This record gives sequence, C-alpha cells and structure tokens, in this order.
Amino acid sequence: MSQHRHPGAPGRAGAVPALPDLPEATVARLPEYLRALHQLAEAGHETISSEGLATAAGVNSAKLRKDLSHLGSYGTRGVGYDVALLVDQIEFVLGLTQRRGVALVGIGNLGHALAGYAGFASRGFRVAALFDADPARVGEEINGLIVRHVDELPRAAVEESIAIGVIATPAAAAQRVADQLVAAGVTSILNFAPCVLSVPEGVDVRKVDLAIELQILSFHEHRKASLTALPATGGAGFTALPGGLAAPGTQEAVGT
Amino acid sequence: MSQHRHPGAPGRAGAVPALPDLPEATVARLPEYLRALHQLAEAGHETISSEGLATAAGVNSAKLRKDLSHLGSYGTRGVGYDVALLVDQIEFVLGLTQRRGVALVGIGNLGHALAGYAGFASRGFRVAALFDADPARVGEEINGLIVRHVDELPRAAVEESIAIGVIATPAAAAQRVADQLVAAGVTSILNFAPCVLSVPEGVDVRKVDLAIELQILSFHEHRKASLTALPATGGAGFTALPGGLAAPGTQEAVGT
DNA sequence: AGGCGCTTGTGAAGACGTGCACAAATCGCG
DNA sequence: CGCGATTTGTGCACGTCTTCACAAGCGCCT
Repeated sequence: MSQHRHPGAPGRAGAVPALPDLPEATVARLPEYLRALHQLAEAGHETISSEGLATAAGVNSAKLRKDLSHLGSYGTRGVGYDVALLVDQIEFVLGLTQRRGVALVGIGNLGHALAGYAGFASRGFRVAALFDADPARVGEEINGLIVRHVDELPRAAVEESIAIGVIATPAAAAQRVADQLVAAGVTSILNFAPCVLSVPEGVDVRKVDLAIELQILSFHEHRKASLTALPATGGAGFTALPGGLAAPGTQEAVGT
Repeated sequence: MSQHRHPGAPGRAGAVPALPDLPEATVARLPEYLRALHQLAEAGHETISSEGLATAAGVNSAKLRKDLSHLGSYGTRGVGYDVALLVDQIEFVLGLTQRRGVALVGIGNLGHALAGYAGFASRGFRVAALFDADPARVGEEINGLIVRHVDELPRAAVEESIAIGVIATPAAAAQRVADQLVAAGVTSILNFAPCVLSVPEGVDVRKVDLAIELQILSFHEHRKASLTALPATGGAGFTALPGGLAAPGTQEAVGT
C-alpha cells in the first residue's frame, strides 16, 4: 500500500516522500486531527491512542486509524501515536511547512472579519494582501495591511507569492475576481460568494456558503418538527426544556 | 450521521407531502439548487431543463434529476421543471416557508460580520438576537439589534422563538455557549469555533472552520507542486500564466 | 525469557453516493 | 391523429467511504 519510510530515521530528509494520494474524505479530516493534536500537545500529552485522538477530533477511532494509516505507519502498537511526530507528519502532508500567502479580495462586511481573523495566522497562513474594487475602500488599513485596488492583484500576487485567493465579494463580482485571480497565477480559491465559479482545469475551488449551512439545519429542524408532530399524541410536541444542562452525548454531526 | 433510521418507514399518512427522508448528500445540494432557481427566475425563465439547472448549480444533470426525484415528480417530460413550482417545493422541504429566527452568540470579529450579513435575511432567516459574554460589548447596536448579555439567552430564545443558534466565539467558550443554547431549547447549532462540540442526542450541529478550508486547499497546492516537480519532462510544469483570461473550464470542485 | 494486556494496522463486508444509459412520457407540428 | 424531438425518472453497475473484527506487534511485569 504505502511505501513505509525506513523505520530507522524518521527524519524525512532524504528521498522525496512522494505524497500518497489520499482519499478526499481523509484529506478533509486531517486538519481536524491536527487541531486536536495541537490541543493535546498543549495539555501535555506526549502520546495519544487512536481512541483518545478520535474523541478529541469527534470521529470514530477505526476511521481515524485508517486515515492515519494512509500517511504511513506512525503509531506504536500497544502505545499509541507520538503527538509531536504526528503533528509534523500531518503538517507536512498538508503542505503547511511553508507558510502560504493568502490574498483576500472583497473587503466588505465579511472580508473585514476575515482580514482580522487570527485563526488564519495561527494555523499556517499569512494574509498577505487585501483587495477591493471600490476606490472608497482602497487605502484603508486593517491589521497592518493596506487595502489595494483589485487591479494591482497581478503584481502583488507575484511579489507576495500568493497561491491561494479568498473571494468575499458579492456574487455578482465573484466570477470576474476569480478570473483575475487565475490570471495572476492563483491556483486555489476559497469562495464565500453564493455562486458557482467557472475556472480552468488545475485550479481548485472550495466554496463556503453561510446561508446554505443554515438551510441544511433548517431542513433538519423541519423534519424533527414533523416527526414529533405525528407520532407524539400531544399536539404541539415541545420536548425541549431546560432542567438539566447538556448531558454530553456524542456529537451528532449533520451531513459532512 | 443521523441515526434516526426507521427501517419500515411506517406508512406515512398519504397525500400530505410528508417529508420523505432524503439522503444527506441530496439535502446538502438542495440549497444550491434553490439559489440557482432564484437566479433563473429573476432572469425570466419559467421552466428549466435538468441540464440547464444542473449547469447553473454546478452539478451533473443526472445527479440533479435523481435528487429532485426524491422530492416527488415535479418535472414535465419533454419540457423541464416549472421554476416557480420547484422553488416552492424546495423551500417547503427545507422548512423555509416559515422564516426561522437565529440567535448569534459571540459578537467579535466574525460575529460582527455575520450580524450584518445580508445573505441570511435574503435566504429565509431572521437574525433575531445577538449575545456576547463581554460586558463591554453588551449594548452595542448592530443593524438595528442590540447586543445582549449571554445570560439573557434563555428568556430571549423563548420570546423570539429561536430554533437555530450560531456560535462565533473563541473555541474556549464554545462548549459553554452550546450548553446554554441547548438549555434554552435550541436544537440546531452552526459552530464557527474550531473545536468539537458535545451535545445531547436530537440536537444537530454543523461546523464551519475557515482555517480547515484553507488547509484542504493547501494540501492540493502541495500535491500539485510535488507533481509538477517530478514527472514533468522539461518545463511542462507551469501552465498558468497571464496573457489569456481564464478559459472557462468546468468547475473543479475539491472535496465536499 | 516468557506471558499478558493493550493498541495499531488492515482485510472484508456493507452502506452510500455517482453516473450512464435508456424506457416512458409529453409537446408541437404537419 | 400520428410522429419525431425532447426531457424526465430510474434500473444498474461502479467507485468511494465507513465500520467491524481481528491478527500482528509492542511494552511491561514477573
């Protein structure tokens, strides 16, 4: 399956550890494992079992083991995983050993918040440039960065070696911005605008739509309501009431 | 995922469009179809083919037809789907016929932006209350709403009949807020804090982690880089360069 | 050294999601 | 009225993801 690194020196110095191509589902979970590992490391754990890490990451332990097995064998039977080692390994696989530069386009309501979001900096990214098409916003300083006009994007992208672009514009402007990003050499885009982007092959797009998340929750609310309405003999079956605090059950993740 | 799987699906009372239990993957796409439909309606279309709608929503037409077939048969062969009818149908299934109240907890950087995000109001939701634990922020007015102290959550939740809570606090506070939301009767939570929440059965949680999205993109960047480094005989590697604008290819969605 | 308990890594089976390809249904037109 | 063009709805095969269950490996204790 995977070409195990030689057990002797885990230092991956030598041969380029050609990335195994991981299942997408696994890739999507690795960041969650990484977050959990950092948290565990801070709590003083030097090793952690798959069970413990799975709990911290909110997944099933078998799934976690299979995910990690795709990266190679970095656990010790009878003991667990070395936290520090695993952190390094996952960060390497995710390409976080270099701090990637991110360009943020659209400094409106949301863009403002993203520009100031500390979570990016603390998790491997550097917000390197801010852009907006509105001259009224150009020149504003946020977090030590000056908002530049979007036409300067190509130049700035090269100067700052930007590989990832974040689109936080209104939907109407998003496709144009995407084209500009691609033209400037950006090959990964995170799109917050509620619209479909068309990009050339080789460019990756991920979309985050806040309203969609709420709508999915709304569906489940609707279903829950219609379920408690029918089988429960009482009419307006309102079950939820205070009383006790969250008897911590297992996380009930909705969808993926 | 949802463990509510009644095998025999007790014959649901006939004619009423009682909710069929849709596959989660379908539920996650319905909002996207809805957005595309609104866009098409605005453009004047009265009917739309599966092919057209699929393109507008960025999916494959067979998948779209199968998704819609789960809601019942609302298309006409040889013609397509009636846009207005389909909008109504999807809005009903998603439970958007009633405008759901949303409580937003954590009025920091991100919370501020969410409180002012027009997309919520325009897509079926009403941000009904804002909360924060920091007394310094209590009293601030955003978009016509006053920030209240989080301790008032139970009372406000009932008054405003809140069913959905949005957590935009730091990770350290998120679990406590989730407990408070649950205690106040909230049964759906959208969590922006980078941590795992533990909630009782019957409460649905969806998570949005902005840094994770970037990390997934980073992985693909890393992989693309390591691929063009190895096999490319001669500089076949770097395709992307200015000159031409994005030859619009198909959307290359990464993961889900 | 040997045995015992614990934990990883993985084969196999099942659930789920996707996409093709085509029969069935509908409309418009001659 | 019949025919052809069009488009839906779906059976089927395939690939991906999840989960179980267990052998193999490791450390510790006696």
